[in-house]
Amino acid sequence: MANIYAVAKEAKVSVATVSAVVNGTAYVSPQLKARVEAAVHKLGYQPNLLARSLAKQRSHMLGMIVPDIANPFWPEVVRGAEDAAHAAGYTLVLSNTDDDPRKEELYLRLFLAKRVDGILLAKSPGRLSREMAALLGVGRIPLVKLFRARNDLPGDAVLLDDRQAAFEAVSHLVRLGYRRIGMIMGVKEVSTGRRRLKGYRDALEQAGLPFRPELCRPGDYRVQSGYSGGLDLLKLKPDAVFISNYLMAVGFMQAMRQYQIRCPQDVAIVTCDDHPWLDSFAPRLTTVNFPKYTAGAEAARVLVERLANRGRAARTIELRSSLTIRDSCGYALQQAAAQRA
Amino acid sequence: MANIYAVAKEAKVSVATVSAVVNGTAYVSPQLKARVEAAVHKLGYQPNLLARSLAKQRSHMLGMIVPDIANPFWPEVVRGAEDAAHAAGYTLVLSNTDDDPRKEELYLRLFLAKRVDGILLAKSPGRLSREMAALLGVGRIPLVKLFRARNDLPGDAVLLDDRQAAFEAVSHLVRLGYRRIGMIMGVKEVSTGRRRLKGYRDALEQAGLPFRPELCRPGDYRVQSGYSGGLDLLKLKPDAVFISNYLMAVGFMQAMRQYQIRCPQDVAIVTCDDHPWLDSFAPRLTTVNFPKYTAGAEAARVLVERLANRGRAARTIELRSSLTIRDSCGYALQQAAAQRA
DNA sequence: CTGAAAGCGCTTACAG
DNA sequence: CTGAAAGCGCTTACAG
Repeated sequence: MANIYAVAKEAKVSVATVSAVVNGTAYVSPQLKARVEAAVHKLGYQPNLLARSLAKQRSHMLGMIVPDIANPFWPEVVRGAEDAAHAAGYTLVLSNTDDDPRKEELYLRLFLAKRVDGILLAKSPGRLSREMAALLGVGRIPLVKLFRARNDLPGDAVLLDDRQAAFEAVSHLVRLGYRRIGMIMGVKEVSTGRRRLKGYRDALEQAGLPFRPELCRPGDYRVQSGYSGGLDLLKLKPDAVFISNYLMAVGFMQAMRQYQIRCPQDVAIVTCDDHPWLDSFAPRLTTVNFPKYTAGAEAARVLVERLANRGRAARTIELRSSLTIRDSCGYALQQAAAQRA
Repeated sequence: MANIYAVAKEAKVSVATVSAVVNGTAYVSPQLKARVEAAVHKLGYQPNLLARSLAKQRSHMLGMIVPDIANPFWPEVVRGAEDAAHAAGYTLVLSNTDDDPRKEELYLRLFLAKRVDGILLAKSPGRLSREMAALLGVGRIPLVKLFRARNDLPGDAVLLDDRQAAFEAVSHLVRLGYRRIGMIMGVKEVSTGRRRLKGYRDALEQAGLPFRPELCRPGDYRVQSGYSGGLDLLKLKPDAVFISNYLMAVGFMQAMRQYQIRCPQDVAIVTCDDHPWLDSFAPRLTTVNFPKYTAGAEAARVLVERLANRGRAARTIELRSSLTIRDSCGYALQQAAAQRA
């Protein structure tokens, strides 16, 4: 592929002039400009971004770390981040950690080696190794925390209103008259999981309901944990359950199916994460709807702004969720009953 | 961040020696090696991959183009590709085209400028511009076609058995006794769409059933087209429908809901794409299950092999689908009826 | 076995 | 306004 020297030769100018017209970075007389443009076109010249990055010491790449793109929570987040990144002239490089700190470490190291300009991090459980923390600090590479906040990680953050979301979900169940409300928890080692648990407890407390630890089952945001948690929890006869994400709800439904327990007639459910297809299948899930696309886009924007202005104080943005009421909470059922009465 | 010169200075050797030990590319005496390693550790040296790529003329990046990562068909494909790419020492850069040829052109150009070593392409409708075709040809940059094949695009391909998949799905419906079978088609300008339509027609023909064009509604793999197609199609009273992907099935279900038509009692459905959550919600969808993760991984592997061996003749790999029978096709219903009889 | 030096393809002060 | 040259951080023949 033609390089800048070939273009300069063809146009009979210096490479500085070619660079100036290609980047519009300095005035070039119309005649020279025309000659350069003709040469660029003739040779099909595409500036080598690798070389440019090396020279400018900016790669215009952003690294993004998520647990698993195949978990349907993440694609929209990633899409939002990608659109915003591209709009700002950045390319996004994605990695999946499966919430494994070793993979995370590996990919962070790779990002550093590739000299990404900044990082979007949905942190896996646990703290960074001292070494990685030092590397990140030394390079002064901006990092924005995505959903999963940590006090030991400095910098900007865009979060969900996890506590509030869980609080509203559970309060909704309380309002519908359920008294024995269980929970399939999120990853406890991570802020989203802890905050959702807090919301659950706060809602119970406000309703004057006791907190029963045995009704709270651990989960890891995957199908299997929702299933096994459901198998255990359902034996304890809850009348409603709040589930921390969609995939665990899927597993929980498998458990209900196995026990031949109906939703919402026997056990009501409210879930986190909304999806376009939830309206089309029964039971139609009542959910707490997080603005996923917006969150990803916002995170990328915050990172890009940070790149432009390193001095500014760190920001934390918290995005609001909204309750989408459908059938699985039993609301429609109660309405129908009221109607008949 | 420390560079190779700083390390060389610290270890009192030349940069060639540092390079040799960092890359294990030549024998270095134990003493020098130890000194270099100590210096690397002390300075926290991370080789700059940008510079390495420039020097070696290989970026170790793979570009991947998909329509939309937020369409649940793609995340698993991407995850497969990413895992395989990383395993082979490559980094994947992803772009979403929304099946818009202009975005596709834009991103391809970006990939070329970034000097990716190869491209995984789920082609948007239509042919490449002459210019892009020339660029791709000139750079001799390997490209593997993902699912969407085109004769005017040379190179390796990994495909789904679209025709066979559709054939089996529709034959299954025929076997269950349906005679007025409709279809929500995929994107016709793309091979997957055409091949699935072919499978549908072949199945009808083999069953001696007439092909009725009015029962085939266009679709674009998005929810909305399944919905509006469903609204139209259902007026024609089909007894069963084959739908080309999951998102359109979601839209189709919305249309059924609106008309208060039940599935499978009134209209049976078989769909393309399986998902982990389909077991948990009603109607439980009977689907043609494509090996998505494997397909992505396979495509990345084919591309990496091509990079290692440019001479070899182009390969086309076709992956087999399998029918997953659940409730939406009415099979269970018929079984129950037979039981009673 | 080890090092000096050229080259990868850009950008950018600095002269003129 | 334009160009010669150094620099970004690597790799890799080529001497010795």
